[in-house]
Amino acid sequence: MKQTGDLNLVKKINKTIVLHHIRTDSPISRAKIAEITGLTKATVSSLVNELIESSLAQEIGAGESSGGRKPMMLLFNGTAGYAIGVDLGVHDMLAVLTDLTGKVIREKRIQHYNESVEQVTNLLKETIRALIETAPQSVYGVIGIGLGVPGIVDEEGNLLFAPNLGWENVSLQSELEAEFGLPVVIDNEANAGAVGEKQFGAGKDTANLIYVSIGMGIGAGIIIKNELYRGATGFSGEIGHISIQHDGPKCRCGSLGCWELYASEHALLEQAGRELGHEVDLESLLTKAESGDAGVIQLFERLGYYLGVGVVNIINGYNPEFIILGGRLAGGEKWLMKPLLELLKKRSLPHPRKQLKVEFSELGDRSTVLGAASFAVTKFFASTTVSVDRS
Amino acid sequence: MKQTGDLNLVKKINKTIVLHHIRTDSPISRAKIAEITGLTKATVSSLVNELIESSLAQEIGAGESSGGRKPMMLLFNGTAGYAIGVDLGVHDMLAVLTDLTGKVIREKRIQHYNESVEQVTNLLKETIRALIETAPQSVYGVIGIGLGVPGIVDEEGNLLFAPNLGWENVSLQSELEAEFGLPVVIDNEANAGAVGEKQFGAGKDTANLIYVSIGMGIGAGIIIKNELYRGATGFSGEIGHISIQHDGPKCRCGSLGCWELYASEHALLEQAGRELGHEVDLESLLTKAESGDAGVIQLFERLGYYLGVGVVNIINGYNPEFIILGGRLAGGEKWLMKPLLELLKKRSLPHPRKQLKVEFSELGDRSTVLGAASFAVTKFFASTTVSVDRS
DNA sequence: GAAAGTTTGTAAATTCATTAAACAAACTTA
DNA sequence: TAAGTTTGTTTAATGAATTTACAAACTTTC
Repeated sequence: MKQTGDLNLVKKINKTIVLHHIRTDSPISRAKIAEITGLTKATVSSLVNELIESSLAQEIGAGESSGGRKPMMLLFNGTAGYAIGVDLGVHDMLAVLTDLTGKVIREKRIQHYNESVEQVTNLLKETIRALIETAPQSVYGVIGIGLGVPGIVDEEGNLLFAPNLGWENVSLQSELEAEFGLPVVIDNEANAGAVGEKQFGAGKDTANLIYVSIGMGIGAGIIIKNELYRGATGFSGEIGHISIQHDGPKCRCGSLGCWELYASEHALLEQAGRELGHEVDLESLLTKAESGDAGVIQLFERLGYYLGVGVVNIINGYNPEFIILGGRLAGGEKWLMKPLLELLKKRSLPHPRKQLKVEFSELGDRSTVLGAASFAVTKFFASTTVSVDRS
Repeated sequence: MKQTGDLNLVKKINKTIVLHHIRTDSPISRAKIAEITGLTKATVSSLVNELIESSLAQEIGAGESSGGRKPMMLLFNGTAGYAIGVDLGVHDMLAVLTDLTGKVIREKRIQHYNESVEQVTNLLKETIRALIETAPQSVYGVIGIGLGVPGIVDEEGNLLFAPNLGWENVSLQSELEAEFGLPVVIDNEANAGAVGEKQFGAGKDTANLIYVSIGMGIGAGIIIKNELYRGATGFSGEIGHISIQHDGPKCRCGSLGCWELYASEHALLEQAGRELGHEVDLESLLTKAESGDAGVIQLFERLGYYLGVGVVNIINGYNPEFIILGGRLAGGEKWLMKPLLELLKKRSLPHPRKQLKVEFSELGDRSTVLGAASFAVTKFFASTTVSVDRS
């Protein structure tokens, strides 16, 4: 109920709609946009010309005629600007430079040993600066920076709590904005991953999906009606701390029997270590399973079971159409999927389950970084063409 | 991305905003509305006059001057029309006639023995008809019917599945619309309850709340940013079937260890029956606890513990500001609340917990019926002044 | 190959809700 | 009583969309 309506709003709405179609349905003609949207040809023409003026759209020549004058086809100009996306991990960071369509232009992977907040943020700044410097010449230049982090972020972009990094109350957004003079968006890595999958991955055609990020812990990004749902106060999706055993072992969050104690990468490694009598890493477990080690395969299958237990809870609680499982554990898909699907079949309610798909990510470890870059692009368009949020 | 912008949209937006302020901040003057909204006095004046024309607002005389001409105070005209709300329970129904502000004009409580779908719907129709006939004369008459039902409802108002009623695939909405020629809205009783609490109960000032309805089963209505969240396909909130013990007893939903097996009214009665050696009802248990029966009190405390387990899951998964516990179990608040709060304190994550409140409903068994009536009112306004939904 | 019909995109005139500016009425304060 | 304030209306201007008309560029048909 904040935003009132005026002519400016109308124009922004329509311009956003027109741009949206040029971005997603291209190549497309003015006439076709008019037909799809219900706007008149005159209106579309005027808005398209403004978009061309501002370099966001371009004409690429005549298309096929269907019995009359040939249409002039329009394309979104993805190279009018560039965005930075970063996936800040516990021991590494993945950073990309993308164009406005999300196409990766350059990519950097850096290891770090998580020495101190200052050292890591310095490394982060260096990485970002290096990418900015490689950006091609363009109308708008680098338009912003998006960041996915393994922790809880508030609406002002402060990283409130990142247990696995050991960080607390870091004003990352304002620090980066001051450093680069660019708009910065920061969000939880699972949220960024969900957006990445929605925009570029298996979730492209789904309005409601949940991305479950399985790493040291378990997090989830929830997309409802094509929009990221952030919960009440901006930090939601701590789904790893839903208890699946009310009197189970104690979790560092204070609760007992949390899902991530059973179904995370960390849980797998710990269990494997106990059974094998020595420390192991995920890669060696995958190799062993591949070579037919029955004990290790059983470990994966057990993990698949526990993954399923939590996924059933998600289904019953959130009722999504599509669940995408991401994180490095995706490598064990072969052994995880069967027990997981069996459990779902047995345990989830019939009605919500009907149209549900469960898959492992096809973007691999890039969902988060792509989602992060897409945050920056979205913010850029919001500031120029803007669809105003109403409630 | 469906709705395009035009002058009509602008007017609808602004008219809705103006009406909103007249509904919530009344008595209020035109000048004050202009000041709050940022609209010009001319615009507000014009819109207010149209609202008066259509009987939704009225002038009630001059207010206090603050150093100039006295303002003409405006009031929402709650008696321009009336709405019907019904809470269809398993063995009873509660139906009300309210005015457009939600004030209850008349109320009917009917027992039924759930004989057959036809018999119960006939009783439902009779009850509604009786209430419609008692509606006072008004400009718009009875503007619609809202219904809360103990089951899963799709977007077309079909009751897909109501285990405790034993109903399946009943086209209630179309049947009632045909019968009365009025708009009908049907939703899950927990969703209706959540809206009721949000509009008229303890949740009035909270944008994000969850209403947990504890009855034979457990359901939840989720309100995010002042709007009901219905999940992907329209039926969410089956939160009673989130498992709190992955290898627990089998639930009729197919899963194991569902929350409602531990924390529902049904669970309490069953447990009590086992321990006491004979069947009991909730009233007698409350009486016994009141008179100091240690065994029964312990039963309630144990239930409080299990309620807490599920509430922690809700907190970690949805991150609401306010959790309202409703249903007949509210009578045991005295013994339930302490173990519940203790558990929350121990087990929920520090960040989400910060600004959280947990309370029992103050509307008692009326949250659902009031929410249902409010559905009808909302639909009425959506069809006349309409704030257009965009995505 | 000419005539007829289609499709695309632009141009001109019209519509209409908002804004801005001016103002009259009603009231308080000095 | 005069000066200043506040309220709410009136009038003119703004600007984005629509409607209608039309020219240009095609395809189809005879």
